[in-house]
Amino acid sequence: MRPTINDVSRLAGVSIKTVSRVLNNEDRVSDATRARVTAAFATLKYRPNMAARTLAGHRSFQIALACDNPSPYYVYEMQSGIRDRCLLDGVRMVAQPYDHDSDRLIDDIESLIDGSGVDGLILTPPATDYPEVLALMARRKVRFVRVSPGTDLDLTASVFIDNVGAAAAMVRHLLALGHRRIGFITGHASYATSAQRLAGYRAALDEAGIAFDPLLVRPGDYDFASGAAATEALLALRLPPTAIFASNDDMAAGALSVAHRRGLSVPAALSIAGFGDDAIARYVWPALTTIRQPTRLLGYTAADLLLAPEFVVKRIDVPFELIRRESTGPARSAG
Amino acid sequence: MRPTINDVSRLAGVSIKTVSRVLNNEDRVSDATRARVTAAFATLKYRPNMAARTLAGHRSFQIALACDNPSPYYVYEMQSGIRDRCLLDGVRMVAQPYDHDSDRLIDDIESLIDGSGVDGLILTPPATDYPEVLALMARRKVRFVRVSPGTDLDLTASVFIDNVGAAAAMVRHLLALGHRRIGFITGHASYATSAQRLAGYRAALDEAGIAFDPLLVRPGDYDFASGAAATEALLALRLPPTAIFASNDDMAAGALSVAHRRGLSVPAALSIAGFGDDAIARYVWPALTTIRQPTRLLGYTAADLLLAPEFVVKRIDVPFELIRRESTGPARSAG
DNA sequence: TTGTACGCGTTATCAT
DNA sequence: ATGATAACGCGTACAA
Repeated sequence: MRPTINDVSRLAGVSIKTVSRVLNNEDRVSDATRARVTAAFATLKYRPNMAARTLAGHRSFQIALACDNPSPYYVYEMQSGIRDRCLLDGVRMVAQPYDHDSDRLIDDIESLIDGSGVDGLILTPPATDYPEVLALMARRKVRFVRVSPGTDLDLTASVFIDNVGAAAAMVRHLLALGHRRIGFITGHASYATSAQRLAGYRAALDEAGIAFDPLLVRPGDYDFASGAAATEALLALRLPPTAIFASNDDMAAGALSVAHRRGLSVPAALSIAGFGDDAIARYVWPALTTIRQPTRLLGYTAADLLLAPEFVVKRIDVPFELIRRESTGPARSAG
Repeated sequence: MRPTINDVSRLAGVSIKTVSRVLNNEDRVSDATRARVTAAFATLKYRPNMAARTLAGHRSFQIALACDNPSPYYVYEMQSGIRDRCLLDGVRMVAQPYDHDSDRLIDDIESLIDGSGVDGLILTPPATDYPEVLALMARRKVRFVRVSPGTDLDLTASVFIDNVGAAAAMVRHLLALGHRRIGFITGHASYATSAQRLAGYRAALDEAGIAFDPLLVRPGDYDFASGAAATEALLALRLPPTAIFASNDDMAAGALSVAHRRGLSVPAALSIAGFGDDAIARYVWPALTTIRQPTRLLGYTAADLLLAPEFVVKRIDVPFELIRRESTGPARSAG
């Protein structure tokens, strides 16, 4: 049988309450007793029963990551960062993928709260901006942190990068390479980051005194296929762009595949820039210019906020990083 | 307050035991009572307290996926398949990444069993073949299913594809394209699949009467960088291969990046074949020939075995698929 | 077919 | 600083 607190208390010659105190790092325990109990833990290889702790203590030592799924890499990096942080506090992270246009979204999240009895929740877009979700969290009084929220930044604790600034930096980089016609592939309309990145694109063009051309902006939805389709459309223009900025790495990969199929030597003929966690870009094309969105750090920091003993509403702005790889200016029209 | 069984029993006018019976789909309940209880569930929006069920019933309605991490895509696909299957039974999947050369591996798994009190476990390579892990499972009497085990296939329930056959099919494909010098990048030595895939490669060469050349085999460890390094080495040979078969998609991506950096027009000058879940290949290079290892299906099937009420030792062989895309024979020496 | 009473392992209350 | 005892919500012999 697995040892219980009772077994430990008998071995250490104290009451179960004292054992519980040691287990929970409470104060009022003499050093001598604490030592005896700790020793008993070790000799019995005691491991607390989580179900019992949860039932009696109204806490589960679990937090959840509710994550939508445009890019497996994004999810992976986010999960890793959060899990690493949780490990430090002996908390388990449970991953809860969700589908942003599922009509069971609210139900899924509520059943997560009840089912796992999680102590807190980390939300990624676009659920971060759904009023029903925010209402649910308020109603259930669950601690939560939002990653890259698009609205009401001050409403709750949240973590984000400067999407506008990052996109502008990327466009400035392309401009510095000599590009004047820069295509832009947007993200999914449900994501606030899509609009933010587009705003950065426009801001940088304005700075440079380049007129905004709506034809150069094509809709995408953060996946490979939409990136490829948007690229086809851009390259079919009468005056095609010499560079394309895709709003995330997955779509940049799609753009590259099209460029390649068409025999365009990238990046000589076409600069393609991605905006993501750099993981996919690493696989796809060493010469790709990328804004590194530090997904893992975002995850880590979100967990940090959530696990803080004094859980207060805070905003954390995580710095982004512009990664320039070898790439050249426009060589010829990319049509 | 959240409603409890007590509240439900009061509303339905029955005892808590009867409510419990309905909750657990037990037999001896009259249809009328069952209906009343079900109605009470609905009006109260009752959700069972998992901690209490676990504590009293000695089951957690959770299974774990212990997964090592050569390729994020593999992990992602595996998780998705298992989660889909679990949903059907109202079971939660908890993901437990592990590091195959961590010395805390056994401890991690045991704390998973104790901590989450999981009802079952799905193991992926290489822990599937670690004697200490198998001993632990036996000692703790935990249900488990192995994915792609390399040894003792009959020891436990397990799910796999025919790695030898798949690798041979791939090589036959490359041979049919006219290739005679085919490079091979192995997987990590800890994984049994590495040896199996190499065996398939050799078998196909034997069939074709082509002598095995050890120089054409380079070690890799299932990640992008090692695939790139191995490719550099292969292309530096006095007689370089005209085709390269990488033991998974991540390494194939690495191979492609090197070919590209060298200005080789793939696949005109060099055929590169991958062996994986096809996800990375889709991103990297549409013309890549790939063995589709149906990872999601593997996961789904593994969960199927684990969740079956009558849990018996079974082996399930999942079919693989050879995906041929447009690709040409060797055009010139790829050096 | 249905109900009663106890136990699961821990935390919390209120003593001492 | 420490201990006795009552919750926590549900499953399960056992009884009816």
